[in-house]
Amino acid sequence: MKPSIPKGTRDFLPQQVNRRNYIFETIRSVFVKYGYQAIETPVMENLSTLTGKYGEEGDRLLFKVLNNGDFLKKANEEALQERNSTALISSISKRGLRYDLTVPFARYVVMYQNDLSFPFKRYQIQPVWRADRPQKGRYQEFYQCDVDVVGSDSLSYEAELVQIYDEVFGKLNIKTVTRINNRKILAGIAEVAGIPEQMIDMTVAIDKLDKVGIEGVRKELGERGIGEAAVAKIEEILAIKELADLKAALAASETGLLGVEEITQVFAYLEGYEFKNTLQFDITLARGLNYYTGCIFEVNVDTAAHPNVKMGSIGGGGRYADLTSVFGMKNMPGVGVSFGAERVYDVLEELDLFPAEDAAALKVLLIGFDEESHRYAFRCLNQLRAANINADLYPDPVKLKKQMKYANDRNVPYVILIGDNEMASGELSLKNMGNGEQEKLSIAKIIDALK
RNA sequence: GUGAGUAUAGCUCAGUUGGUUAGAGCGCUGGAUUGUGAUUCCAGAGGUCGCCGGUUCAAAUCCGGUUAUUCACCCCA
Repeated sequence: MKPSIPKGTRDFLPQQVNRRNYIFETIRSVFVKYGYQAIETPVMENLSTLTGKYGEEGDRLLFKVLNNGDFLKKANEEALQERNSTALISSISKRGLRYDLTVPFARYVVMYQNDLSFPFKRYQIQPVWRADRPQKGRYQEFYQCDVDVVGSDSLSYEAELVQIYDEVFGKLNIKTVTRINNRKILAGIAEVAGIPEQMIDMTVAIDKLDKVGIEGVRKELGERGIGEAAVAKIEEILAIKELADLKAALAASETGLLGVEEITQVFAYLEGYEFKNTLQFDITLARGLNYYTGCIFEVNVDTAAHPNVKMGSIGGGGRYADLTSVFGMKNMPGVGVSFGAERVYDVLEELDLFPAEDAAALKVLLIGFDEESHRYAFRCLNQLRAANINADLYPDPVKLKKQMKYANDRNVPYVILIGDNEMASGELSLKNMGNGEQEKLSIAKIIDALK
């Protein structure tokens, strides 16, 4: 059979794993520094935990796990006869693959509320699955790196998360622009434009501003049933750049003013912080997820510094006033952000910013010429490993050329060649694969040299 | 869910208006070189041209269907 993997999934070569670990480690180290703790949740959740949390579109993209056993026996007869998949699902599937890390986290907080101290600061780096059509930079299996704090509505956390973004991308040497907005400001705009019920439609439309331009947004607003007068008002407010001007424009909306105040406070916390990257207020930032209620964030590669990089957002997040109430726990505000590790990988590759392969790789390969020297080499191997040197032995004393080629393919910096002469004298041939130089040294001296 | 492209050797791809035995580069195996890799030279192995059907004297090539995959839209990281 022809080997293959499911669509939207990927295998990783050793070098790719090293590079992905570099990204994860960089992110993790910053999370830990800011006082966040790791948690993990299962790849499968009960389907009831997941359904209805991501909207109609999200339900469609959920991977469902078929029940074990004779699942059709217990299937809903009516739905089965009518070939109604949607109605059938609950009777043949009770589990699904997690779609993101936030909803499982909400469930987790409710289940372990008595064991957690609030504010609870957690990070989580695990894969999630979506049955989306794959395309460039989008997969059906991908990692999310989430960092959230629940149990406090302090705006100092918004400021802290902005700093985490700044620090991580600073360490990765990617120049970024973090944009910040506030859902309350967007609600205020909808109020002032006289369409408070259509705020979601409005935000979905204006979220596309940088992609389709003001013309496209105007069109989409119209298509979503928003009247001309309201569209004109929305456009007028979107043109505002300064918070002070916005305050005046939203004077009629209590919610809108609150949003402006929140943003102002976040900036106040950040006064004096030395940014490595750019932070800017962007009134057009909307973000699709409906559960955000306060500040929202999105990070993009700074196209001024990296003009050739074409990539969507590489991070995003925001505040939610109430995520756990669907699981029966009220008054649990939170705020969190996520890093798009897969996209960060593509950006680092595009910019050639991955560090050189680290010393964790194989340091020396031993080569024996015949059966006897192969056994001798095996004993030398043990000494090297005992001295904590990453060492390996070619498994058979085959033709030297073949063994050398393997060493070359493995990118080993040194090889040790062992034949009759070496065994007689105890002086092994240590060859530097970089410059081809070779010298005879005792195993003790080799260990000193390679340490 | 909607639309477009692609499918030929292990990998990346050529393949003319349809015409004898389908090619290249890389990789692999052996040799030049029986104690030395990455460079060079020589030789060799390796293909049901995604699958099914149709048109034709003749199909990798044209047509229909199907599967896989890529890209874009919707949505999203």
